Amino acid sequence: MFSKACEYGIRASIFIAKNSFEGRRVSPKEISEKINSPQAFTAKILQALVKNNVIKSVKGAYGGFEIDKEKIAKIKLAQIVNAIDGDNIYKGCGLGLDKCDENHPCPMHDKFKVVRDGLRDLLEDTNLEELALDLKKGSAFLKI
Amino acid sequence: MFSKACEYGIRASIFIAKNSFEGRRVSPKEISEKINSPQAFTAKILQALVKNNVIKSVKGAYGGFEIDKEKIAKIKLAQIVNAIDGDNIYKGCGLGLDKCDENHPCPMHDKFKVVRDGLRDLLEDTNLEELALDLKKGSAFLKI
DNA sequence: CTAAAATAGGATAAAAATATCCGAATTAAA
DNA sequence: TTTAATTCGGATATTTTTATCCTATTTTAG
Ligand code: FES
Ligand code: FES
Repeated sequence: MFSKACEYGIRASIFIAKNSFEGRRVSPKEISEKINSPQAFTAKILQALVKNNVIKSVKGAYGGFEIDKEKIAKIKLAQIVNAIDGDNIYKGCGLGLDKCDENHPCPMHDKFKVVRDGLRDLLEDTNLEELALDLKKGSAFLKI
Repeated sequence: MFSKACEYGIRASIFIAKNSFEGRRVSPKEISEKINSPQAFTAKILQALVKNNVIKSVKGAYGGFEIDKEKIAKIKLAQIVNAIDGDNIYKGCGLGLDKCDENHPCPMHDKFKVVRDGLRDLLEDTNLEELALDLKKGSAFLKI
């Protein structure tokens, strides 16, 4: 469904959000350990998320990654997915036609659109806060 | 969403189904032209579909690919997707955890499951006949 | 039997995704 | 001001996906 990079990116964002709630900055090392992802590769993805204003980085000693507390509830999954995988997964044609067009649909269009629009709603309506809260409560997990 | 190989595989299967309805066998060359896909690559995918009993090949002069008419309505999209991409896309965890487990869910689980199960239903309930019919009627297309 | 028309399948190439490594730049504390 | 702890960014490596090419094998028509 999503690329590995995107999966890591979402998991990392949720982990950072949870820790920012608690006032903690986190390092790529800790992130990759806690979400079970390759460290250097994850670091690249974090850089991309910084550029896309999803997370914030603080350089130098005592630095790390964080998200402004007020922003956590405003960041939608779609923003993260879009920054890493683009929007084709929740906007494009399921059979790979150049674009999904009501007037020139693929044979899967009618049925696929329902599923894909459900995914789009999920991504556009779900914010980092609710996900991070599940993590904090212990009712959801980011690895194993 | 799906891999290129899978997109080509589904489009090719629909095209073959439509032609088998009309009693025509088709070549990889014609298939790739009509679904707008690279010929040699598509041929490999067709071979995989033959091995997985989705389509039938007839070797030698006057050969080509076809699907038994009685089988067309019985072949589900899930069978094609499974043969090429596996079932992770419609059974696996959206955040890439090793498996989707109610008792150890990722933070996206509750919402993602709804979408993913919708996709699973689509794939398991949709058969080649309905798709091929849309193509025949001219109400759906396989390229551009 | 031969020739022509097909699919099958192995070898290879190119591109993209995934992953690692290392030095440069930045920053806070001592 | 020095040092240690960091992120940043470029270079490189590996693996997977996508794609091409060429030969072998099969099969029918003549
Ligand atoms: S045209 Fe294929 S999903 Fe809309
Ligand atoms: S555990 Fe992630 S979707 Fe179910």
